[in-house]
Amino acid sequence: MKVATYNVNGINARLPVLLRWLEQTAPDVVCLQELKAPQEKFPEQAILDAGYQVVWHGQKSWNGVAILSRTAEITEVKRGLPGEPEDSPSRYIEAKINGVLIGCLYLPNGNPVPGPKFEYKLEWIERFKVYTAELIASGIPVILAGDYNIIPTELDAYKAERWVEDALFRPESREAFKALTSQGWTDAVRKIHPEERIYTYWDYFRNAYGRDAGLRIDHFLLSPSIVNQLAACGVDRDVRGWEKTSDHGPVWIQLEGY
DNA sequence: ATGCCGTGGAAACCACGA
Repeated sequence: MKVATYNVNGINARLPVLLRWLEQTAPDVVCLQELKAPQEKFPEQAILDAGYQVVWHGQKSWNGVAILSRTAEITEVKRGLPGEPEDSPSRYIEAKINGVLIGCLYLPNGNPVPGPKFEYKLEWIERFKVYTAELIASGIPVILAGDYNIIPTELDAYKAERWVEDALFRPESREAFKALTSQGWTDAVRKIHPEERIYTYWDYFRNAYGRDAGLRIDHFLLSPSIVNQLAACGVDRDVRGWEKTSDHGPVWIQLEGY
């Protein structure tokens, strides 16, 4: 089973690129973030026509997450994190596919620091950590995929020294990512490529993609009950070079035995 | 070192992203 995550930066603006990538790479499961579309403006028919079942959690203007499944039936489990108010931004959706629980998240950016947005990021992370501890304790196979808006280490940023005051690289954010791995989650890309420079995001500005001035902020965390099935991973970075593309590239993992 | 670009939505600019 091949599982991908892709921050599309606007599902409707990105539809041609998304459909082309789906056709070329045919992932079995896809987690999408930053739909930037209300529930009723999600391009459901185009996704169905591409051969995918889909569940989504939309929102007017901002945020929004979706999970697509090509081969296996998809069953939505929840939308939003436990303990979140009903009208919270659409940043989490979860579904069961092929016996695996797939959590798709869009963690708050948190800039500028300090300020209410950074406070919100830290609050969101705390709620997330309480829930991820429950997931680990449950013992079921879980994949938490999405845009974490966290640069885990200096290896994950072009010129990390420029990011020390940024919400993506602040000690609180990095420690939160460490705390998740301490719970038992495994950073899939780092398990396979412990020391490589791998980026998943390149700014639209300053020819960042051309200079490979990127960040690694889109991640897969795997529960102990599925981590041994991890066989391969990668970033479809050529997609970042396409016309009318997102500032993120799709990231994927391959799991054996599913 | 910086929203210089991209998107959506409202309004002919602004909020937001990372």
